[in-house]
Amino acid sequence: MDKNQVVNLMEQIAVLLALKEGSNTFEIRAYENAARALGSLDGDLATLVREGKLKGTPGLGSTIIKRIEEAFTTDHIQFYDELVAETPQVKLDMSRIPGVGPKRINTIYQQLHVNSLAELEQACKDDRVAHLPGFGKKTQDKILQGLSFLSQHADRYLYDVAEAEAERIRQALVTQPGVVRLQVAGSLRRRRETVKDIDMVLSVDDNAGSDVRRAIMEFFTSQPSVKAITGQGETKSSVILSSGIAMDLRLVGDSQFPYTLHHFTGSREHHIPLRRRALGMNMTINDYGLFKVEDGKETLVPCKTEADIYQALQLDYIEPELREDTGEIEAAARHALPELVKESDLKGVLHAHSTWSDGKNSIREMAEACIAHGYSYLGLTDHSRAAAYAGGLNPEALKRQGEEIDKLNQEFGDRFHILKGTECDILRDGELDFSDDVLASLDFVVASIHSNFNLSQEEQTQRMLRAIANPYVDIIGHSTGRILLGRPGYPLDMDQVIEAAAQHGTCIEINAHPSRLDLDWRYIRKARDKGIKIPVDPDAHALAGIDDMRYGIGIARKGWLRPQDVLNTLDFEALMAFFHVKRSKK
DNA sequence: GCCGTTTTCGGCCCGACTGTTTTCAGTCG
Repeated sequence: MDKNQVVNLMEQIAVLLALKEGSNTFEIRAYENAARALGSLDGDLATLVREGKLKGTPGLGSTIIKRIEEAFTTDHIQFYDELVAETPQVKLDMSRIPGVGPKRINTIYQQLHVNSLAELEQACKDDRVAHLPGFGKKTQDKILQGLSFLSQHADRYLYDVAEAEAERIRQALVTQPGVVRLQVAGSLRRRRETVKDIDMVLSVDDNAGSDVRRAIMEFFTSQPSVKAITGQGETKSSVILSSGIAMDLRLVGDSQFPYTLHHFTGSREHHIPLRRRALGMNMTINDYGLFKVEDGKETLVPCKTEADIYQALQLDYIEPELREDTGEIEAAARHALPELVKESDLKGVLHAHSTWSDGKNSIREMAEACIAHGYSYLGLTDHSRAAAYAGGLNPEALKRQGEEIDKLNQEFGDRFHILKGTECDILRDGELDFSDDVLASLDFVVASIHSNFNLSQEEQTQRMLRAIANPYVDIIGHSTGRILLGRPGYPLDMDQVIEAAAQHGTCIEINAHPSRLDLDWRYIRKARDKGIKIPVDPDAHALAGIDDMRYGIGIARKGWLRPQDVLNTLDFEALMAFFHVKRSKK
């Protein structure tokens, strides 16, 4: 069993414990903490166990270390198996209903003996749920609503979908009289690849009256994209938007804005150690303020911005993307946070398609769109012949494409450069779809897996390692092949992949398509720390695809990347030199 | 279940909202 599988088991144990009657909430938290602590340790599980690295890691005590070692040696955790055996599936299903937590799940299960969500729905319709202790008509209706919502939507949304919805609402709200500050918060602000809901924080003048606040909330809940109102008050309103995403708007006086924004930006995992730090400095944080505690009395520490809050805690400002409790607080205390890459640092585009394969636009159109975006080069990478479904090119077609590129380059002169490239299929055995001499005729090569997703992890990893070791492969495309909310990636030992890429000087891209965002940000920092250059690539199949670069930048920032870590922040000459150096090592 | 430069026991981040009650439990972020 590898580390990720154990991390997964720890998370599962936390969920199962929460559904067990009479379990200790702090025990649940202990397993959640352990999952994150283990996940952020470097190295594979065998090494960690062998070298005794687990002991002394904060969050891993003697019991949990025993369980991790048990998983390593016997390939299962008996405690987990027992929990699974005693937890009815319907309890797990119910935990996905909004507003229904462990306590209510247990009440429903004990008293109504339902065995499926369908039976729960029937119980609601029979008016049996409303008569349970602590329940009522409204709770029952809410459960019914939740069940219907669950059946219609997966419970998460892609970043770009949520961002577009949020932006529409933001632009409307910002025009309203009385609005002082307005900002997206939550996981959307932290640029998570998928989000569950949208949080927004709005401030009005501290002296603004009830009428102003009510008018803003009224305006919000009457927006055309609001499909249903699930709550409306002067400080908080909740709605369901037309796409199905839930959205909360919080309204505060402007002096409270930074504290509230910070609170609702999260993450919960970031806040826990931050609050512990505050307590250690005789301060306490909540969504209304940062308070100095002296002789049992609380005095507000005045902050105009989030940066002031961090400063009061003797920390450098922590960008929202980094607030995931992966070491950002310690780094902020040491003044060691990275200066994060920005979209404006990007000099060019490195993975794009044209009508030569499955793109919608010609090379010229793609190039001109890049120029319009302010980029100075385009690395064109149409598919190779094995990708027949995508109109992949054979060596002959690739040569003719090169001639067209030569002509365009002559026309553009120094103003813009098109690189000859390919997105070459990695075949089943790890061999590339083009021979070395064909690859050598190109400026650079992206290699990707597009077939045989169902190999074993061992086979898939070996296949990838072989491609990484090919001296003509400059960049691995969408390395895990995942489609967010669509399909998981093929099984791959990413630690080995990163190790090999570092050894061979092969880049691993961040595929910026909002359905991919692959490499995952959780691995990016590891890759960076091994010295791997990471291009942010749009994998554009049409002009509009070039805009996706900004999603990739969001993920790059989440992965702690600085401008110098991102390959396509290099200018054209430096980029060509980089590719040249790699090949000359052959 | 984890943790400790006051502690090896008794804490563990904190407050709002909702719906249920009539002072509070459950859920959420």
